[in-house]
Amino acid sequence: MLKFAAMMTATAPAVDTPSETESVLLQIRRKGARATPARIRVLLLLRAAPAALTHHEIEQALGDRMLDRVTLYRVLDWLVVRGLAHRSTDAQRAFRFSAAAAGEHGAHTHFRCDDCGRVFCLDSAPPAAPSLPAGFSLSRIEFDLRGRCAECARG
Amino acid sequence: MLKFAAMMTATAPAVDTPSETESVLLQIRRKGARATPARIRVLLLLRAAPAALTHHEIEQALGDRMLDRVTLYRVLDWLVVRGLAHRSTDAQRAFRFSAAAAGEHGAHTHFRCDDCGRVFCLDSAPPAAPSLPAGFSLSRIEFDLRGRCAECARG
DNA sequence: GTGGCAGGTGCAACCATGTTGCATCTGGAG
DNA sequence: CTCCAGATGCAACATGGTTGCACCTGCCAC
Repeated sequence: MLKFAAMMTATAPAVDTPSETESVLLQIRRKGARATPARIRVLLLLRAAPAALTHHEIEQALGDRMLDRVTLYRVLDWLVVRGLAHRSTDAQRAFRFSAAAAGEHGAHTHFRCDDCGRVFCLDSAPPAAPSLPAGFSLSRIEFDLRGRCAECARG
Repeated sequence: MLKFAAMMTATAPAVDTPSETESVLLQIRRKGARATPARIRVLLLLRAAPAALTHHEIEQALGDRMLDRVTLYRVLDWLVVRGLAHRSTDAQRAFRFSAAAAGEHGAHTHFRCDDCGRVFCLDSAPPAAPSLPAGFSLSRIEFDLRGRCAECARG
């Protein structure tokens, strides 16, 4: 599959404009935590990414000056716990991370490519939930479309 | 979480009535493969299960006379490839397996319990897909509801 | 500014889940 | 009953994620 570095330069050449960095820094501080380079860089990456990324893709994208594997996991965990990022599992049973939208979307429509495994967030809202068996309580809805993304279909 | 052995006795005391066994045996033979005890036992289990099971839960349910770990993986793979079972990944990034319905459902509504991780197949059909970005092709739709199952909500 | 320390980072070892290679065994066709 | 393609079991490996612990550093108080 396409390296994320390539995706980034193709779709978002300026990842850390001052305003973006500042916004991210504030977002982190507001959670009452230290704004470390690791958190800032990772969150900037996620916000600039066109799709949910795996741990590995993030490592790639950080290039040189790579974070420790474990630190990256911990940063991602932290982001998820604080609600700044979302985590889901892909078909290859690996976690994928994406930045949480400012407003936040309780429900979600995704497209997952069966070929490259990437996950794309679609705009359209999923439909209302059907009725559940007795005793079940609903907290979230996920609407997943599967198939091939434009890139893999072309190749 | 609830052990599958308990689930089974609670909900389906007679797992392998002659007719069920025969039906399963036929299903396997029709795929042009050998009807081995491993395949028969696993498929019977899946058909009797009220929810999608992990590899581990299936091992538990087989109790004594347990299959080799690898054999179980291979049996499950085989069932999936032949279309007799479905495979999905749960929130704990493990695979879950369920018997394919006789008629087969191309699209699917699931309920996943955030507590115990179990997956329940709901009857209601998911809604139609929204429009996709250019170049994307759709092969399957998954409608996932998250929350707590009746059992975990009660506990 | 600068000191101190809660909180963040890096390293090494570990765990869970799934896969591969290969020798041995067996269902079922003939 | 015999035979062998196909199924099984074992051991080793791969991948993705987690834990424990010593060391480092933002950032607040001063």
